[in-house]
Amino acid sequence: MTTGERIVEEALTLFSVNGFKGTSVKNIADAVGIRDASLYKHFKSKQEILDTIVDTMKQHIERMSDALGLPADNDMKASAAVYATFDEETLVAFSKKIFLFYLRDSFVSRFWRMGTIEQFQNPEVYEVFRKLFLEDSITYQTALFAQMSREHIFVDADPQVMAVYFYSPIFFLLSKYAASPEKDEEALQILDKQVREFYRIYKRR
Amino acid sequence: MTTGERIVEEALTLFSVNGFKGTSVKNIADAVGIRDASLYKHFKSKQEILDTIVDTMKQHIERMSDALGLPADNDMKASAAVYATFDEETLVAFSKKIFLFYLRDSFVSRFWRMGTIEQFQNPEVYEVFRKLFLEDSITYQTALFAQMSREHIFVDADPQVMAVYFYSPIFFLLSKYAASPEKDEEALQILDKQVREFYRIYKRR
DNA sequence: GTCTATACCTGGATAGAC
DNA sequence: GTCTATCCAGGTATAGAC
Repeated sequence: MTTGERIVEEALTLFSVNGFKGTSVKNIADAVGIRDASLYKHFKSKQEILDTIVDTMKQHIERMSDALGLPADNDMKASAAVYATFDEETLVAFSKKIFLFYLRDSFVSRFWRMGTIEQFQNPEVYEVFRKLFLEDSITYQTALFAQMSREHIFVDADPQVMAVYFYSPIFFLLSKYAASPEKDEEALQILDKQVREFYRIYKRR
Repeated sequence: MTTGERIVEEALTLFSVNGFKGTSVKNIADAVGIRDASLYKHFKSKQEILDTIVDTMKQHIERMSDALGLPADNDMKASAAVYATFDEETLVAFSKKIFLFYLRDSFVSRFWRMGTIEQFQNPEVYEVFRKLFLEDSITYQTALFAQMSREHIFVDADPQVMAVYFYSPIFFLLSKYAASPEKDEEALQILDKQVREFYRIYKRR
């Protein structure tokens, strides 16, 4: 890793716990192992470090569907086709995979925490946070469940209502366990039960 | 309002947007209309203002069940009796009442925002936030739905799973609309559909 | 209880030697 | 690209007059 990359890494770690204002340039420099003044050879300001983190997160998101093994957002027929073969166990395993990716992927989980605490302070951070964790998941799953109803895998129900019922427990558990990822087994057990209930309610028989 | 109370009021407003570290004693004093030095005649430190806010919130919580017209937490039979008479419309109206109280009660909504952004920084704040918004709601509703299943109002299902499905959309919508309470009509429409679906799924016929 | 004045510190950022 | 030295702004808090 270059020094510039290490600065971004350590800054994200510190921002995700202490916030942007709560983290000094000296804190970051100490974590990297250089003097605070030296940091300005890599970034012209503290703000520029944050901007770089946001840009990196945007790139990270573009590669995320690959990491999760998801088809592209706009190819709902392909997505539904993937889910079509799912039995209950596969659906449970799949939801856990997504949940744990958000909770444990080091970049995503730190960005979640930073986005949470910076949401009223930093519009550029909040915009990415809002889109990823509040908008896109619902949009994607709404389209997916609509397609799965059309294909008679799920019963007919308002796909957006289904999406909110599928996603909001995940969001709730992420919020609750983001502060204590060591207790994620507890979160997984709850998620497990929620997904099985979801399957029971909406699976066409 | 005494000057001391006005300091607490303005401090909570500022903390809920700019955070504890992001708010200076001068910011608070300006909002109150006094000099920063004068503020120290009322509180011995900035931290003591925050402590007072937390204490006030704790007292506020004790009076909240009254404000919401809820029976005491430990009287589940009385609670279930209240709900037992509910038809779909009454349940919808009731869920909106709770949701809007959290979103619009000036003290609670500002404490929600402050708790969100201070959760990794201030343990005393987070403890109250976690208990109110992450624990107690689920605990209460789990006991309530268990009682309602026993009384054959709702079908038999895991009451905790029901509670998470009832509460997590509320939590999700609070998170999403806390930053933009002017769009709460949109939130209410979504909540409306979720609650009707909940009723459809679990109401015994 | 409010004010002015001030002490003391930390934070962001720059200049210039090496 | 790292360092030391330094500047300046702003933050918390105190002292003491009124």
